[in-house]
Amino acid sequence: MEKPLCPETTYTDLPFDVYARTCPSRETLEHVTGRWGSLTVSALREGPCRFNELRRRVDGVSEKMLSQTLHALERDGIVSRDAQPTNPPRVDYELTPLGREVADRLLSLIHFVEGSMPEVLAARESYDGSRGGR
Amino acid sequence: MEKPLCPETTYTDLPFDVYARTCPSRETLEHVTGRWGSLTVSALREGPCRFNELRRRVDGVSEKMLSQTLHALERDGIVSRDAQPTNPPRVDYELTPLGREVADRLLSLIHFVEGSMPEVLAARESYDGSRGGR
DNA sequence: CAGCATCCAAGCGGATACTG
DNA sequence: CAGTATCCGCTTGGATGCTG
Repeated sequence: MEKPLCPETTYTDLPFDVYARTCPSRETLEHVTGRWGSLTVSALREGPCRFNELRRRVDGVSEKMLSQTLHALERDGIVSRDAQPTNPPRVDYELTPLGREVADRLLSLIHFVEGSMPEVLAARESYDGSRGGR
Repeated sequence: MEKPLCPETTYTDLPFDVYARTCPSRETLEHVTGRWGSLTVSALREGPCRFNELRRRVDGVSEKMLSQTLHALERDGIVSRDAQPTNPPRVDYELTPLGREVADRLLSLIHFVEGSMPEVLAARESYDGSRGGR
């Protein structure tokens, strides 16, 4: 590792172009791995889904966050949006081919972590135990 | 997908046991994919590393955040800590076998996203272009 | 149904100062 | 060197109300 890893700038006030020259992939990575991003991408890996159905699949997400998450993912080319101008409106979201590849790698990580929970929980007990009440 | 995906509780005030029954892997996943977690795990995939060296490798991380991140990862059994009681103190951090497996899957995702940046950037231009200045 | 706009509490995360 | 403790601004993200 020659050059240091770099952080993203979601919380900084760097102009976007400065940031983009620095570490452009961080932002997309965060959209995907973020709190709601990972759940949304996972849910969409099951197939296309409408907005409110997605809200139900991604338990606990607020309208605002789901909307925000979907916009970010759509902008990054991970998710595509198909809006029918009917009444009532119907909008379907689905993963793009790129999104599907991202989802597969993400799910591989998620499933591995889920499968490792017994080890993780054991590690936690050991960690917490070896220092009384911390 | 039968049961809905569930969110974690880093930002909520649920008692831990309530959360644990709900979706225990979320927390660990966030430690790994989080802002500094992913960079820290990536850096450690290169080999063992001391605290301040890690700070340099993970560019932009504050002492507080690195410390916090390492504690969380250590508690989850992703990272191991080896402290020599010398003077000056020397502490080496390294990935556990579990951590290495997690890191490989995480890096697979990261590298894929990085390699896809041209497509992502193109998608962004297209998205931004199709709606004037947004 | 599918969203946007606004308000506001909570806690993330940086800066600083201090310890062993 | 390897951290911990404290302060505090700013972002995150939930709740509410409104639109087409």
